[in-house]
Parts: sequence; C-alpha cells; structure tokens
Amino acid sequence: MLQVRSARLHVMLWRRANEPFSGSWALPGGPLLADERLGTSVARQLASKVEVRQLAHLEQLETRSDPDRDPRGRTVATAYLGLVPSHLDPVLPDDTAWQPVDALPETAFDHGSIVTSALERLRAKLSYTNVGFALAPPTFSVAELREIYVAALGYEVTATNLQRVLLRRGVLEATGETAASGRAGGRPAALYRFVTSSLEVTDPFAVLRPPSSRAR
Amino acid sequence: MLQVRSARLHVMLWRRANEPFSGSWALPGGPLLADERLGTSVARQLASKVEVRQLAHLEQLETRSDPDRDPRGRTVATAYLGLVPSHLDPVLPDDTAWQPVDALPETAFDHGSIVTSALERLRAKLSYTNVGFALAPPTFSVAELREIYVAALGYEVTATNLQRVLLRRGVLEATGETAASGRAGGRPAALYRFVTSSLEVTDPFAVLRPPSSRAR
DNA sequence: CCAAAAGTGTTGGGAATACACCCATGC
DNA sequence: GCATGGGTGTATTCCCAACACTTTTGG
Repeated sequence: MLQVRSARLHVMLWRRANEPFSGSWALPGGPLLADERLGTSVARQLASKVEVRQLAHLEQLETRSDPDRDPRGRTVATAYLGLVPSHLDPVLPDDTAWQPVDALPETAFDHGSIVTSALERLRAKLSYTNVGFALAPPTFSVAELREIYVAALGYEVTATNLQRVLLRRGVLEATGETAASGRAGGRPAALYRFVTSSLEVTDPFAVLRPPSSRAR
Repeated sequence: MLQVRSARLHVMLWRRANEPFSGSWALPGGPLLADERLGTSVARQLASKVEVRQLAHLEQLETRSDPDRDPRGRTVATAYLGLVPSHLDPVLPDDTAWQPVDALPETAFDHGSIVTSALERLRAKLSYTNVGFALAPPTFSVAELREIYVAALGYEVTATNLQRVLLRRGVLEATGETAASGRAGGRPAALYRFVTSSLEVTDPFAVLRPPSSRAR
C-alpha cells in the first residue's frame, strides 16, 4: 500500500515482533483461504490494518517463489500494489506505520525488493495511464497534483507541462471552482478532478502504432 | 509458448484426452514441486514438450486464483509467457500442436483468457523493448522481420519505419552480409541481427520524463 | 505598487509516419 | 531494358519540454 504523505511517497509496513526477522518491517499479508481469490484475500489482509474502502486502486504485481524467501520453509507469495489517495489518513494499529520509500527501514523477507517492483510499476503507469487518480484527492489544484507526481516519480515535473499533458489526454477536467489564495497572496488556483476513477491506458502505443485509423 | 510460423502467430497447446474439458486444448503446465521456483517449474513442464533451449525468452505474466477456474477444485496457477524464434521447428508430441492465436480452437479452463493476456503483453513490449529478438532468427532481412512483427502485432507495419525505429534505438545492427535475391530478381537484402538477446527497455518514458539529464 | 502564485503563449527539438525516389539484381 | 524487391531522402505532423509573459490575488 502506497500513499503520498507530506510530499513524500510512503509504504505501509508493520513491525515484526517474532522471528524470523523480528524487529524488521514487513508488508501486510497472510495465507490464502480455501475458497478465496487473491484480490479478495489482499482486501481481507488489509482490512485488519485500515478501512479497505480507502484503497483507490489495487493491482497484481508478481508472484515470488524462491524456496529460500522464508527461512521457515517454502512459501509462494503474490504481491499486490495498492494506492491510497493523499487526503486520507487511515487510523493504523500500533505496530503499523507509513515508511518513506526513499529511506526504508530494514525489511523482512524479500519485501524490500517487492517495494522496488511496486515503485517501478507505479512510475511507469503514471506516464501512460491515469493512475494518478488513485493518489490524488477528489479535487486539487495543479500545484497540489504536481507535488504528488514529484513525490511518486522521484524527479521534478513542472506544473505547466503536467497540466497540459493531462488535459490534452482528457485525463483531467476543471471543476469550475477555485481554491482560496494563500496568505501571501497570489492568483487563486483553479480546481481540477480526474475524469475517470478507474485505471485507463491513455497513451497506448509509443511507437509501431497501427497505420493511421485504417482498420485492417 | 508463442511462435511466429508462416507469417502467423501461434501458441503451443495440447489436446486434453480426459475430463474435465476432454477434447479441448490447454496450455502446458503442472504442479509446482516442493523446492522448485516457478521459472524452473515452467521450464520443467515445457521440457516434456520441446527442447527448452529453444525458448529465447520467458517472463511471468499473472497469477489466476478464481476458485472456479478448475471444476475439480481450487487451483492457483501462475502463467508465463514464452517465446520461440521463428527459425526453429521443435519436434512435438502427438497430442501437441501450434494453434493460430487469431483462430483458437476451444480451450480448457481459463486458458483462452491467459492467451489474450499474453498477447497484450507481447504487443505492448514489442513497442517499447527489444523483445523482437526472441521471435526472430539470428539474422534476417528487414522484410523478414517485418513479417514477424506484423504477425505478432496483428496490424500492418512498413519495413521502412520498422527499420528506422529499431536502428535509431540501437536495437538492430547490420551484419554486413546480404541475402541472395529471389528468383524474380530484386536487390539483395542486407542482413541484420539484434544487438542484444536479453530483454531491454529501449523507450522508457513516453511522457513525464525526468528533466533533461540533470540529476536530482 | 509590489510580491507571490497560477496559468497561457510561444518556440524549438525530437521522433514517428508517410511517401517519393534511387539502387541493385535476375531475366 | 524492365520488372522486382530493397533502401534512403525528405516532408509533415505531432507531442513534449522549456521559458517568457500575462493574470489575479494579498498586503
């Protein structure tokens, strides 16, 4: 589960009290029940940590099967990527906390590398889909959205170009409302929202695209 | 396992002799052994059908967990995408055959939708990576490569543009040799090869790319 | 009037498609 | 020489990044 908090991307981890990896931080998870599908299982595992309704997006990442990934014995685990919009602040259990992805504490099992995979996936999808909807609040100024993208991508993005790319693609639309300007003055920002709040690919083929509009 | 054969993309399937889905066609697969990782298991399953060395590329696709996917009872299956270069023609068991992906016979379980996922993945990666290496023979003319891309993508691509895109990205290089011209004459084609024969992303960010070369 | 913040106009570059044209070979 | 297939040159289009400039607010 990833969320942008205070302009930094964080991952939700819980601190293990028992061996193995006692004291290390782990991703939430647990065994699959007899008649459960993986997506349902993930939701169930997370429900013990937060309110699941706060998850704006969930997608399967990859399945890890290294026989040595758990020292207690063979386990096969399927990792999921979950995103929480930045305006929410779920109540967390005592052993659970948001950790900045750019300065992770010591992690248990192969969870560190799973977080790395999740990051790669998120960063790629920010570029060619509308996933931003799952990190952003319902409405926002371009400046706020920029902060979220910068936190998630890990590099600078200008508000100007971000706005133009997302508007041209029809990913964002203006709400017609404006935010109040800050105490230091400045023009009030227009508020925007994501047109769709489910995953859509907005930039399908970079190259080798089908010949212009002619059906085959 | 996918391969381009006679300018058409095919998938290797075997015909089930027993219930359930007797007579339908299925993807090769089987249970994971106690101390085996998934990639190894896939290789082992395929080894019973073909020579595994002929697999030029193998990558994990997704894990299916619908409790009803197998009428005999709950199974969880991780699908892989495997690619075989077009110049190879593996000897197949009697119950196994290459089936064209655009006219699949009746398939067992959820294997039809797995093939669809595999196709989407392959088509996307042809556009932003060098995966082509795993479908093409060691050397080839641009015309031959075009035929492979057209078969895999399912739409027309011109030799001119294919050549330019792949050369500019440094994915292809000329071998310096030329093919003999056909019986009808014509200029002999230059032969090319893929520079690398392992997966590389050649077109990372379509948009929202990091600010020009400045490190953060 | 000035500082601050938001938003628009404009330019320049790069990359991809499309199409015209030139090249090399067999018959 | 002509048909056939291969390859290059070039124009057009589109999209993105960069940056200058304008707009709108608070003090």
